[in-house]
Formats: sequence, C-alpha cells, structure tokens
Amino acid sequence: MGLGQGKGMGKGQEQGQGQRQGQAVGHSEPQVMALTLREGICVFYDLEVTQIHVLQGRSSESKATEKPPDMLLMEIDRDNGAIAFENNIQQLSPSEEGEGKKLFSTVGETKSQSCKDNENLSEMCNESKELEYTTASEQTVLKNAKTVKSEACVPHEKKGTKPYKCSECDTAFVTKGELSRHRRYKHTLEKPFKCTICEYSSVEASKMRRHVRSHTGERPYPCALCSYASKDASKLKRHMITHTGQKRYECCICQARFTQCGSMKIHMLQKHGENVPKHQCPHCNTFISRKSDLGVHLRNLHSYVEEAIQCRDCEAVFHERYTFLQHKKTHKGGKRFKCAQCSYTCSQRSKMLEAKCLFLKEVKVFVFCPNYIKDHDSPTIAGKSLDSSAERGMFMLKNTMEVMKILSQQSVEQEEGPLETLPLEVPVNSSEAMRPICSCFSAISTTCSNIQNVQSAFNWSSVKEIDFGETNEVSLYIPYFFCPE
DNA sequence: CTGTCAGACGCCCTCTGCTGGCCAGCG
DNA sequence: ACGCTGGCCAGCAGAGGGCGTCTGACAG
Ligand SMILES: [Zn+2]
Ligand SMILES: [Zn+2]
Ligand SMILES: [Zn+2]
Ligand SMILES: [Zn+2]
Ligand SMILES: [Zn+2]
Repeated sequence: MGLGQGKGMGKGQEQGQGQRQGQAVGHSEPQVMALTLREGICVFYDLEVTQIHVLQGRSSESKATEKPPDMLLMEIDRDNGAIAFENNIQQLSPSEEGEGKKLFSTVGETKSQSCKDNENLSEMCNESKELEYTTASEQTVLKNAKTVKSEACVPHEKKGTKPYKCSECDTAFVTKGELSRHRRYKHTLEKPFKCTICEYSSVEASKMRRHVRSHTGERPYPCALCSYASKDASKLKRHMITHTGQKRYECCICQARFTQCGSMKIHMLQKHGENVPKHQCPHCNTFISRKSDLGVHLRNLHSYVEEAIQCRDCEAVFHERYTFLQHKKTHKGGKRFKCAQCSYTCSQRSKMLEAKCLFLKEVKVFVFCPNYIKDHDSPTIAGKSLDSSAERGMFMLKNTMEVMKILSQQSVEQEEGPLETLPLEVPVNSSEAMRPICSCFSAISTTCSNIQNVQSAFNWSSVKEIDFGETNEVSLYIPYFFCPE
C-alpha cells in the first residue's frame, strides 16, 4: 500500500513537472489534451492532424493558413457552452497554463474532492493532493494535475532530490539512469532494442517484450469475469473498468460521462466545437467528422464489390455502391430513356424494353491520364494515332473517378515510367481494378438520352471505330435506343 | 554495510481504429 | 407509414511512449 501511495504521488508530481504541453513530445504532434481555461480562451492541443480538409466556416476569416493544424484556438462561449475553434492561436506559456483552470475532470476526482465516498483509500490519498489546485466551483480537474508545474505546487518534493538535470530540456531526475533513459526517449532517440520481425525498435527491453506479443498473439493476462485476455497488465486493468460500468471522465460542458479519456476528447471536439475540421471523402463530396467513420464510408460506398450490382431500371452494372446510388438517382423523375428514332420516352429501361426500343452495344475505349494527354498531342495506341480531342474528352469524362488514376498510371507507366504524383489505392495491373470503369461510365452515360447525344456531348464518334487490342482497353456498354420500326 | 547502477516491472497516458446502437432523412 | 441507410456517437481494445519505482549485482 505504501508503494501504491508513493507511486501515485510521485506520478502526479512528475507529470506536473514533466509539463509536456509546451515541448510537445518532441518527435510527434502535441498530444496532451489538457484544456486551460483562462479568460475564456482554451488551448486545445491534439487535434487530429491527419484530417484532409478544413471546412470553411460561415465567417470567411477561417481562411487557409500555413500553420499546421496541430493546435487550434478554442473559445468557450459560457452562455451556450459552445467552443469555437480558430486556426491562429498563441500558445500559453507553461506557467500561464499552470495558473489556469482545467477543463477536464474525472468522476473519481470529483468525488475525492469532496473527500468522502467509498473510494479506494489509497487512491483518495493519491488524488487528494491534486485538490489544492482546484476550487470547488471549478467543474473540472485534470487527471494527475498534469498541467501543474511550479514546484510550489509540489510541496513534498525537496530541492536536490533530483540532481540529474537534462541539459536539453531542464527536466530533472533522481538517478543518472533515469536521465539517460529520458535522453534516449526525448533527445537522442536511440533505441537499442530491435524487433527481428518488423521494423519496431524501442528504448527499453520491456517495451520490446510487450511489442513481440503483438506478433505472437500471446495474452498472458486473462480477465476473471469474461473471456477476454490482454497482452499486458494495464490493458486488463482498463478492461476491468468495463465490468464496473464506471465512467471516470466527465465533459465539463454537458456533464456527459465517458469510460475513456479519448472518448471524452472526441466528444468535446465534435459536440462542443465550432469550425471543427472534417474529413472529406476523396471519392465524393461527403464530409465526415471522424476519420474512422470515413473509413466506414469508404468501405461501404467506395470499395470494390465483387458481385456486380445490376440497376433494376437499365442495363448498367456497378461494382461500387456509391456509383450505383448516383446512377439510381438518374432514373428518378425524368424520362431518361428516349427513342432515338421516334418521340417515345420513358423513365425505366423495362418500359423501353416493353416498347422494344432498347438495345445495348458494346464499345471499347482507351484511357489516359491528364499528364499523358498533356504531354502527347497525338497519343497513339498500337501505332495508331488517336483523335486526341476525343480521347481527351473521354478522359475528362472519367477524371473524377479514383480508379481512373489507376488506369492512367498504368497507361503512363507503359510509355514513360512511373508517375509520382498520382496516388494508388488499388493494385495496378489488376483486372479487378479496371472493372469499376464500367460503373463510372454508366453513371455518366445516363446524362444523355441517346447515342447521338453521347457522341455530340463527348465527341466520341471516333472512339468506337478504333481498332483495339491493347491492355488498357475497357469495355463499355452504351445504350442505343431505337424503335424496331 | 552502503551507495550506485542497469534492468525489470508496472503504471498511466495518448493515439488510433473498429464496432454496434441510434436516429434522421429519404425513397 | 415504414423500412432502409449512412453519418453520428460512445464504448472499447490494440499499440506504443514516458517515467516512477523496485531489485539484484557489484564496487568501495
Ligand atoms: Zn531532456
Ligand atoms: Zn515487431
Ligand atoms: Zn472481462
Ligand atoms: Zn459535452
Ligand atoms: Zn465518398
């Protein structure tokens, strides 16, 4: 028990001293999520920096800035509990932060503040020290008093007990070993322990042992209450909280409670933030607040579907759900099927079939990327000159589809070597990767009511006359409409 | 015996991504 | 009206960083 007490207390002190906010972990983005409430302004670290797009707010001052979005300003509107995010901020100095009030709390700490309840005694003792940094009126306390820095706030620490001071960041340690370990973590980045299976390396041997379990799947820490087993002890401890139903983290604005700190941070960002960056889908114009949800979106709507999706209203076939849904909309309302030979129109292929006004013809086309078209006034395939304007139109038609980049890359590689600027997300030279082309084209083709329109709109008249036979040809099905008569 | 040191252990933290329930919008 | 769908959301676990403390070996 003495151990536990000492540990908890030491931890609080250390983290107060460590003061990672300003120095920001050095090798990675600032990760500390402490919010410091000071004159209504909070510094909000640790926003996702991988986000793709920043939504423009209603106010035009949310202009693009060179500043990396590793931290944003968050202004609390006390009246409505909103937090406004801005891009330009000035960072509070650590001492300023120390004077601030923390916006985060844990339920346990709130209880320990009142110094009663049946909290684990040692825990209370550990946490009680943190109380002096908080006023009862404040809603929140940051776990472990993370932002508290000055030594005045660490009364048990005597000067001189940490004689080993880091020359690069002023952090002090009790032993030389701690200092050298700290230097490896923060400054030299020396990682003597290398994994033989992957590229991972670590500062400490124990970290390597822990890492190796991710390869072996070994789970030495079984839960006594369920079938779960963990790879390390702290994961099991975290898991056990799920059996108690305890929600240690509380949102200071709406008092919603959460099981994990990260959940609360996401909540605060998404629920109480304004101008919060969103993720834009690279394939469509959808903006999604969470990166993981964008992943779901990509899997559900933009992934290749092995089993072809057949449109009920026409011959179009799709391997991507999103394209299919877009296509379906074209059947809505308007009479998209028009006989090229008479005035008959209808909205569904089936009706056209009933009227014996539809048949489909297969044509083949080539695909080029914009760079290729740009660099080749007269692209050739199999020695045959192509109508560049027609091909250009062809490409422009398809340029929005990511998969076109794949094909484009393929065609460029054949003639010019790799193209460095186009990202690849599915394997090049994969026949599967080529299939969605049909879906793409089908979606586009629905904008034209007949082949004449298609030809005039995209200047395709020459396309179907070309003698094909190269690898990057694509079969398309163009609807022809005519009356049997 | 005592101090020092390296290695080991354990804790706490963050970031990340998946999952399934919820719910509003839409056909 | 109703079922479906897809974004929103909290729960949760995997992986890893950083550091306080313990422990055993060893030198003085
Ligand atoms: Zn340092
Ligand atoms: Zn490895
Ligand atoms: Zn369990
Ligand atoms: Zn809230
Ligand atoms: Zn999309």
